[in-house]
Amino acid sequence: MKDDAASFLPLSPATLHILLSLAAEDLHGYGIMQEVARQSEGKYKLGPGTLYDNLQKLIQRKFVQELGRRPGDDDPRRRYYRLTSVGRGVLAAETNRLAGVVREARLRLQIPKPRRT
Amino acid sequence: MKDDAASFLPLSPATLHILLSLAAEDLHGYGIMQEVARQSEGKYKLGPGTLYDNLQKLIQRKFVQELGRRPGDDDPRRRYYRLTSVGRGVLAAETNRLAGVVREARLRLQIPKPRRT
DNA sequence: GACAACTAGCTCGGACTCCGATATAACGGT
DNA sequence: ACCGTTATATCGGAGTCCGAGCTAGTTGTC
Repeated sequence: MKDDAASFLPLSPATLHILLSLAAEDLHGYGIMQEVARQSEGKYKLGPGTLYDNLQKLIQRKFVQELGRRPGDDDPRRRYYRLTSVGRGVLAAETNRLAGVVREARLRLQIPKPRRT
Repeated sequence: MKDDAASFLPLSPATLHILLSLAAEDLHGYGIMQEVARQSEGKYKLGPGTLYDNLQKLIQRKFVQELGRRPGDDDPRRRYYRLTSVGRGVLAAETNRLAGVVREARLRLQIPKPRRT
């Protein structure tokens, strides 16, 4: 019954990018926004509404855990978030699913079947 | 003032799958539902609400054109849809974007950076 | 010290999207 | 004639997106 990672797919673009930004390192909310913007070369920006809606949902589903204040950090406002192993599994499953979609799309865009007019 | 394909990205999973199903061949609404289910091995099913909401939006944006009744078809109820060249461009742009996301995700899931505890 | 710009967290409400239940009806097989 | 499937379409509740706006700490400059 551990295979329910697939039941949460597909992920919305916002959810996917948040999980992806946390895959490399723990980040605080503002850092997630910056990282998502950086990853997409500034083309896709998360607003705070989208971010906190999603974070709440992700914490509830145990894909992400809140770490709170991190010792050795000089800014006391920062609250850090970390991807759980469940979240990692969901991200991996979604990555595989998307790889299939990309493969399929490339096939179809390159070699379109003849069509009737 | 060119309508830039990139400004519509990212696509929602539903929109992406509809465009993808139409990339290979013209389909009618019900056929799109079946094709999306087939592509995802039954894991992702479109309801009629999602389908027609999206179709309406896609036609409005000129990503898809309605063909109506197709001559030589025996079922008069069927109304066919076709991907336009604009839609093809959007799908190609989204495919490239997703390929980058997949690449990034694979890197980060395999080689996670060390983290502070 | 005063000030501005930036960093950081968070809420709110309107707009938008998802999605199944439901309606209607033509089709194919028995 | 009947039933299951194919097919289009609408509706409304639930859920999601997303920027405006708020508060406040940090950093740099004059």
